[in-house]
Amino acid sequence: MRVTIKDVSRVAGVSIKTVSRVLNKERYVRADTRERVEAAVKTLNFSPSLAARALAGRRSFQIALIYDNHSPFYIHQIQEGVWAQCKQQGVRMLAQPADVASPTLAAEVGGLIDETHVDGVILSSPVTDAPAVLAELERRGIPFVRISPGTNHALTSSVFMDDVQAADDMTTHLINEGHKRIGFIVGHPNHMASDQRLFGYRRALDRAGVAFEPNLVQPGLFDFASGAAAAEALLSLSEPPTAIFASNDDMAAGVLAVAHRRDIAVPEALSVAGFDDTELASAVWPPLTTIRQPTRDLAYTAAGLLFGSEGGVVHRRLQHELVVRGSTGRAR
Amino acid sequence: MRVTIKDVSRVAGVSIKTVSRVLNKERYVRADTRERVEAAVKTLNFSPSLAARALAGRRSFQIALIYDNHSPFYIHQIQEGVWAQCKQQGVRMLAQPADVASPTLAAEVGGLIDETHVDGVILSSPVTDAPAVLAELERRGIPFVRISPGTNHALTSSVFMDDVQAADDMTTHLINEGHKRIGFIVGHPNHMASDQRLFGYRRALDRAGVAFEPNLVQPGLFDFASGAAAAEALLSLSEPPTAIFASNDDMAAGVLAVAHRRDIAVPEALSVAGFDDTELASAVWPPLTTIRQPTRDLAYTAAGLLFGSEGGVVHRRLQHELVVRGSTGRAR
DNA sequence: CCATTTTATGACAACGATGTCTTAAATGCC
DNA sequence: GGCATTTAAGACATCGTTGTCATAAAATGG
Repeated sequence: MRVTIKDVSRVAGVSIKTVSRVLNKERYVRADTRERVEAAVKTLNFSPSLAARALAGRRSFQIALIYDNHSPFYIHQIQEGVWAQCKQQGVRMLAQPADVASPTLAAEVGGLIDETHVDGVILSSPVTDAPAVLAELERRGIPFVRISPGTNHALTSSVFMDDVQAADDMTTHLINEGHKRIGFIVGHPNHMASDQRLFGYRRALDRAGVAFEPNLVQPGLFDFASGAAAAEALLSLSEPPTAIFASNDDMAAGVLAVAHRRDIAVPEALSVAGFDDTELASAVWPPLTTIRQPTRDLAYTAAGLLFGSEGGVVHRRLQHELVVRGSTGRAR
Repeated sequence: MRVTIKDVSRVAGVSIKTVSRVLNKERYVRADTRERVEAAVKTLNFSPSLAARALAGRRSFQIALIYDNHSPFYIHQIQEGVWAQCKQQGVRMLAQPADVASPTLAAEVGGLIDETHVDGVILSSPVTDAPAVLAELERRGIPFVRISPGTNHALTSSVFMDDVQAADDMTTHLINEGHKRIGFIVGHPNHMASDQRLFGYRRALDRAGVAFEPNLVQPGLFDFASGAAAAEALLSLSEPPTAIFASNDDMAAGVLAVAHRRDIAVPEALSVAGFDDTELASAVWPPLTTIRQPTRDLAYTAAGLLFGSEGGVVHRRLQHELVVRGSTGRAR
C-alpha cells in the first residue's frame, strides 16, 4: 500500500491540510508542529504523489525538455545541464525527442503538455525555431525558455551564445595563422546557428580583406559523414584550402578522417577547426581547435530561468571561448 | 481551460464512463457510439490527463529509465531505443540519471516510484547491479527489466549480449592476425561487463595457447583519458604489445591518440580494437575495429518486455558482431 | 415465448493531494 | 481590558480520470 498524506497526518496527529502546508513550506505552521510532521514524513518514508499534486494544485513539479538534435554529445550536455537544475529544484525532467520536420510536431507538443501538466518547457535548437511549436506554447500560456534560438529574440526568454562572433573569432584566428584559403562547412539547414556561423566566417574574411570564394563553402548536416563528404569536395579543388573550418566537431572529425586517408598531415599541410568543444573534440587526433560552447551551462541557465523569479522575458548570453589545440597551425 | 473527459462526453452525448471505455479500448461499446466519441475527441483535441489517470487507475502511462553511464554515445542509444518502444506504446519516458556510488540511490529510486507512479522501470548497467536498488524495486513489486546486467540472471527479466564471447571473438581475431602480445584495457570497475570482457580475453588466449601476461593488462574507466593513460603504460613497456584491445570505443580512441602522438603507425605497427561500435568508432582515424553491441535494440527490447504479455521472468540475448575496420591488421 | 446470458451504458465513489473557507487562539494596540 | 489583527489549524470541496456496481436492452437457448 502507498503511504499517503493521510498516514502522515495520523502519525503526526494533525490534519492533512497541515501536512500539506509543511510539504509546501507555507506560512502559519508552528515550529513544533512542523517538526512533528517532518518526523512523521521521515518515519513513514513518505513521498507525495505528483499525480495528486498536479491534479489538485497549480504545479506539477515536472518540466519537459524537447529536442531534435543528432549530435549525441550535444544532447547529452543539454540533458545534463537541465537535469542538474531540476534536481536542485526538486522537479522531474521529461525528456522528449522530437522531429522538427514532422507536420504533427506542434500537436504532439500540445498533447504532451495537456497530458503531463508540465509547469514549463525547455526547447533546444532547432525546435526553438519551429513556428508552429512556439504558437502552440504561446496559445497555452505555458512558460518556456529557448536554448540557442535563431529567431525572434524578443519573443520569449532564451539563453544563447554569439555564434556570429564565435565563427568570426575562429576565422580570424586562422587568418592570423597565415591562412588565406579557408574552407568552410555549413551546418544543418534546419539550424539557424548554421547561417550565423557562416555569416561570422564571411564577416571575418571581409574585415581582413580576404576575398570570399563561394566554392570554398560546402554544405553539411552536422554529422561525421557530411563533414567527410564536404572535405572530399574541398580537397579535390584544383587549388585546395590550407585550412578547413567545420561548423561543428562531428563534421571536423569527418574532415580529419579524410585528411588521414589522403595522407595529408594535420596541421602541417592542413589546419582543421571545429565548433562546440564536445567530448569528441578531444577524442580525435590531433585534438581539435574549436569553439567552446558552454552547452551544459546554457541548459542549466535555461532551466533556471524557467523557475526563476524574474518576471517576463529574460535573455542571457553566455561566453564562448576559442580553444586552440593541435589540429590547427601556421599556413605553409 | 483544460478540455476534459466531461467536455467530450457532452459533445458525444454519452456518459464520461463511456468515453473512458473508448479511451482504454474496453469491450462493450457499440461501434457507432465509439465513432461518436472518437469524433468528439478529435474535434475538441482532447488529451487525457495522465495525472488523473494515474490517480484513479492502475496505470500511469509512464516508465522510468535509470542510468549511470558516462559514455554519451551509449546513453544516447539506450534512450533512443527505449523511447522508440515507448512511443509505439503511447507511454512517456522519464529519464533519470543516477549515481551508483551514492548511498542514497535506493531511496531516490524509491521516491521516484512513489512520486511518479511509474508502471515500470528500466535499469541500464551498472545500476542493474546495485543490490540496494534491486531490493527496493522488488519490495515494491514493480516490474523492471535490466539491460546488460552482470549478476543474478535468474532474478528478473533482462536483455543482454554475451560479453565473454564477444571479447573472446575479438581476441581470437587479433591472434589470427598473428598477434602474440596483446594489451588489454579493462573497463570501469563498477561495470560487471568489465570483468566479463577481461574473462573473454583470457579465455581466448588460453585456448590459443598464448601465455597470459599480467602487465599487459591495464585498468581503465571507460573514458578517453583512462584509455590514453593505459596506452602510455602499455607502450612504455620494455617489450610493448603489437595490439591493444580496449574494453570500449572511448578508451580505444585514447589509445589511438597516444599512438599518433608517439608516431606509431596504426595498424602497421600497432593494432587497436574497441568495443561497442558507438558513433565514435567511425569518427576517429583509422576507424576502429570493434564489437557491434546492439545497444539500441537491447533498449528497445527491454522496454518491450516491460509492456509485454509474457508473464514472469524473460531473458533475451541479442547477437553481437565483430566489425573489422582499419585500426587492426597483421602483426609485423 | 420466457428465462438466462451477454452486451451496452450510466451513476457514483474513489484516488491523494491542494484551494478555499471557517474558526479558534494568540498577539498588538490604544 | 476590549477590540482588531495576525497566526495556526481543520473541514470540506475539488481536480479529471478509472473502478465498481447497477440496470436496461439485446441476444441466445430450449
